[in-house]
Amino acid sequence: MEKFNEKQVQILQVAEKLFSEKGFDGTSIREISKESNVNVAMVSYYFGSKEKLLESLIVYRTEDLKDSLKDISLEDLNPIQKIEKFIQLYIERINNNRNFHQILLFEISSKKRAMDFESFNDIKKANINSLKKIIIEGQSLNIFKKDINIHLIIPTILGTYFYFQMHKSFLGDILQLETEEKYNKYIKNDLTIHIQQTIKSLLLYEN
Amino acid sequence: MEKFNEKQVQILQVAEKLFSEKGFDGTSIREISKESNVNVAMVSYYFGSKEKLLESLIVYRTEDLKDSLKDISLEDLNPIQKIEKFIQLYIERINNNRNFHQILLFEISSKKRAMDFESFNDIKKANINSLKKIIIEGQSLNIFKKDINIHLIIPTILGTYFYFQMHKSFLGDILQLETEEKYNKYIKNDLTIHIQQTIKSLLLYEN
DNA sequence: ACCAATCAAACAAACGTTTAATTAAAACAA
DNA sequence: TTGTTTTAATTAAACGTTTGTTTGATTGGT
Repeated sequence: MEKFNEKQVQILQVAEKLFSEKGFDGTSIREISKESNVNVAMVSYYFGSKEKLLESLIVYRTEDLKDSLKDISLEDLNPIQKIEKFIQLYIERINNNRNFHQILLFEISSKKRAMDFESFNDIKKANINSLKKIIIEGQSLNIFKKDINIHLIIPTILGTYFYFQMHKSFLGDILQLETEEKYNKYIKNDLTIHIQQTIKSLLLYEN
Repeated sequence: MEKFNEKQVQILQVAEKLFSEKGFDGTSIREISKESNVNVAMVSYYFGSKEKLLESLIVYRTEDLKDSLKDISLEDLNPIQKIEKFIQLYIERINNNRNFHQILLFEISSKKRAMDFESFNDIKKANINSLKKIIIEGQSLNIFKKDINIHLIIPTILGTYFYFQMHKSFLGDILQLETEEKYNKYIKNDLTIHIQQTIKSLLLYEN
């Protein structure tokens, strides 16, 4: 589905970067147009308004994420392996779209604009269901504990990730992650393992 | 020790509320002055500029938080109880200043303004040290695991809390927390217990 | 009479958006 | 192919608001 042309995508990508760095209200259309080498009027011409540009960005990025996490529950893995894979894929995917999710996080908790996150909530609910299936399977095999509040599992998984991202400079400092590369490697390895370990500890009877 | 008079505090409190709801750039001085029943010029008169108002807010709130978490490591509790208390106090304190911490979270991860978070990083480091002491004690008693990355414990504790806060409407919906009171009770009880349980599972050999 | 507090008004700058003119591209007719 | 017409893309300039801030006059307590 090719909804946005080349120039539109160019604008959307620059807008995404600037919105994530400075916030929606902290970014001007003139900044966006300048950095994407386009006349100021083009944003209104293509998207109608600044707010509709943000809506278009959400549509644009939601297209990518629509196919929810591949249903791991059907794969030939034991529940522990499924949990590990679920977390790894989930973190990886959000990390690949970190700028967009940073914007979303702000907009979701903001009272400034009333945006529509319906399609996004659907994706989230699908992911919760995917996780729920895995946990129920593990419980029926007497591997996982019975008294699990599944709705607090995902806040722990994603919360740990987002907190880490948002305190990049502080944590990168005390963990001595001098380069961008080292930082990303840390997320892919150490942080992901930490989150997997945390959730497994919480679910398993013993470890 | 900077002192703020009655009117200044009034402005600071309104600013805090609005900044947390709409962001710094999404809030105008006229909104602040209107809601705090003072003339527009008073903000510049008292604080110098909008940005200095934010700096004053940080100073004002940091005064409260300066005395870091009461050193739990000295109390007559076993390491498990100390961890539980540490988490409970930490969450409680941040929850009591949730609006301010919401602002901080955005400013820390923003490239818009270069603010000074030195005094804040000091508080964070003091809290990390407090936690470190407890963990080391638990390890020396062979209750806690040895391979713990302490710098990822706090991201899990606070990340879970912040994620929960920022997805208030989504989670409040599926958890059926219709009123503000139910929501706050859930944080004080269920969420705090979940985080305690999570960290204990991670630290303990068995549970 | 002094000084801080308060106010309406004015200020320039920046904002999102629109206009109207121009250029480039595509479609069409010969 | 040609030249002509239509449509889309691009531009500089201007628009009306809102922004943060300053001014200068006025108040009110000491």
